Amino acid sequence: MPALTKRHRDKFAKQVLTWFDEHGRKHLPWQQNPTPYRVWVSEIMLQQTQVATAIPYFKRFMQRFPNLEALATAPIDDVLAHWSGLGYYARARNLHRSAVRVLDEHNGVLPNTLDALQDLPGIGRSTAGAILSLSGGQHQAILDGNVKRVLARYFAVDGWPGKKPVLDELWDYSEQVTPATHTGPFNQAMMDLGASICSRTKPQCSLCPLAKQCQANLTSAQLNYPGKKPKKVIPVKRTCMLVLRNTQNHVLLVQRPPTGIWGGLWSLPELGEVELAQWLNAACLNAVSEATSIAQFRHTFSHYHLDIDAQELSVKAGASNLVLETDRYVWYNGEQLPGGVAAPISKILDLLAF
DNA sequence: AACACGGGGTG
DNA sequence: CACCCAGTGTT
Repeated sequence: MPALTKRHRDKFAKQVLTWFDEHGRKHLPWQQNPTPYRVWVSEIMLQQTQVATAIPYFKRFMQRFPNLEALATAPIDDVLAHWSGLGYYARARNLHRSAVRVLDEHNGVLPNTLDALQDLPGIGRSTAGAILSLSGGQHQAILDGNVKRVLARYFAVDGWPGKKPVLDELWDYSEQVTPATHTGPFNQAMMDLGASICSRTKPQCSLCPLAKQCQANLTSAQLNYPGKKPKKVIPVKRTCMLVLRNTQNHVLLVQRPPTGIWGGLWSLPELGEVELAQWLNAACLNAVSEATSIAQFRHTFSHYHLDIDAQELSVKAGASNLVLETDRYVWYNGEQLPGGVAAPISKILDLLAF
């Protein structure tokens, strides 16, 4: 892998830092009082989420869980409730698990080494580097999607970063250009640059401090970098979700298993392979109205489409209680949700009157 | 409808 | 290591 001269590395950092002084973002919520805990939570939220989306979530999260101990001692349902709508709920479960471990194993203080941080679930190399550099100014490189794009273009790194050799090369460049001083602002600047100027489809190279040395810009090949992920056709699945109303007009919610899709979140009961009548019978419920379809829409995951048909009907409890574990079921009154809900469920619940 | 995003888990 | 998994917003 090419080694850059010290002069080149210094120039790169200086150009980025000068740009940051004038144009970088310095008023994001987690940049005010950037403690390791706050930076950690923000980095996890930002892992698959744009800054604008994450901001209101971050504010609510910090109100409810102002420090690591508050997070570690909170029930997971509470944490998931504050994550509802953000997606990738494993992030919230890992955040909570990590907080418990830090309280347990590190006296409630986040470790300040790359290795110890990476040992915690949900924290990889880039997130660990971000926490240490943004909160404490440690000399640590990062490589999130924005930085990957900037570096892949600047150095004309071919290939999809999902491939190990490509990723290794990008990490090597990131380490080379990351300065030992002002590391936090530099890393923030690289992310800002990638998010704003060096955007995926409409890079504004005329505004970029690195344009004159950027290999992609110099050859007008910006859109060739970074290399694209090989695409696959994804299957379509379908499901029927039930909006079951009891005599008080409350709606039955069920809690999903802790892992897999929407793990630990509250959802509507789904008709699997069985008929409605059979399903109701198994749950000891009697239909007292016809089922009416109240919504049909497609929800897309990374690996399949889910066509959802929501059917509403009124029911009366039969002789015995629900056959399934009672604490995984709740009749929802339209006010306080029992925990987290995924976006499509929230969408259906929003249609209902209570 | 296609695409992007960081990390965990599995074989 | 290579591959699959996971949710939502943007384009």
